Amino acid sequence: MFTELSPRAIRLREAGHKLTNARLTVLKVLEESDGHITSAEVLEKVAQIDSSIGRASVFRTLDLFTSLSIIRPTYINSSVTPTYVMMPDGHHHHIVCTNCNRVIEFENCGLSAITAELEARLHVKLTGHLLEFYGLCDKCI
Amino acid sequence: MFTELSPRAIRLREAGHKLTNARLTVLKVLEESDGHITSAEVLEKVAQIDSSIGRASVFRTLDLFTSLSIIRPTYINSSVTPTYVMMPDGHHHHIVCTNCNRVIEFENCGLSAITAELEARLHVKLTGHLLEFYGLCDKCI
DNA sequence: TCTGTAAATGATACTGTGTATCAAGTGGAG
DNA sequence: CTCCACTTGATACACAGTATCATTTACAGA
Repeated sequence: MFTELSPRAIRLREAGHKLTNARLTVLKVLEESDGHITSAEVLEKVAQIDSSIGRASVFRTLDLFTSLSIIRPTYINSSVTPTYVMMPDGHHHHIVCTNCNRVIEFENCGLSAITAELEARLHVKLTGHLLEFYGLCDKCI
Repeated sequence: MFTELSPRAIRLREAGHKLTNARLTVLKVLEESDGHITSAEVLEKVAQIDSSIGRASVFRTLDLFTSLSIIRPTYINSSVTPTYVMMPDGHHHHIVCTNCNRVIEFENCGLSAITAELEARLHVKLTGHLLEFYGLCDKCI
């Protein structure tokens, strides 16, 4: 049913997880999103593709992807419902306007040096990071 | 009832918000926490100090503090219930172990250069940031 | 290709976090 | 001291996310 596997699907299998229809569908929805998507939106789009996939499996899959650093839940505006961001190459960076909640993405975080320093000093193995800046966007300044 | 005002309380008043008993109590609980606290823990500790403070006010206050960048909600382990981190001087950094969910804090993020660069290039005004690393801690490696 | 089995699923009912509402209360400017 | 917009507490509610478990399925090994 899925003719080709995305690199993330292969990564999933190599981590010892089965490539089920539910997981591949959630992955497809995430990859086709703009990179910022709520669980409600994932549920809705998954149901459009295959209504037989249950709620629980979608949430289980989001948790699994989070533990694999494929996505990361974060807060954009309200206290409820996280927004999931894709972590291409294990990292993600954006600016959140604290007035209008607009999200501005950017590249080049320049964190590779500090990553290496932390790994050496704290004896940890870092696989990804999320960097969020807060402030006022150009329209709210 | 509160003999002295913390710098954050003064910041709150200067932003045009009233210094009510509910807000000062939530602030006190947050400042006495280790910097990582869930909404359930805030509710519990607030109730211990003053059981007349309502649930809704606690959540309203957490939202208010978030909009002021005094705290920032983030997800440590599950999809439910964010953990609130204090943002001293407007920033916070930690490492989350994706296996055991332990949180390791560290200083010196070295982000002042990129902050200035982003402000100049994108015409934004940045007031704070949250940097999360994900990976395996020394015990799970 | 077939089979066995542990992993994963879908359905359902449930838990509990966070919210809407609104009458009553209060901080703080003047 | 007074006034009033802001804030509160109580209550009932909505609904996101979870526990449970019988059923199904991916895929390793034969």
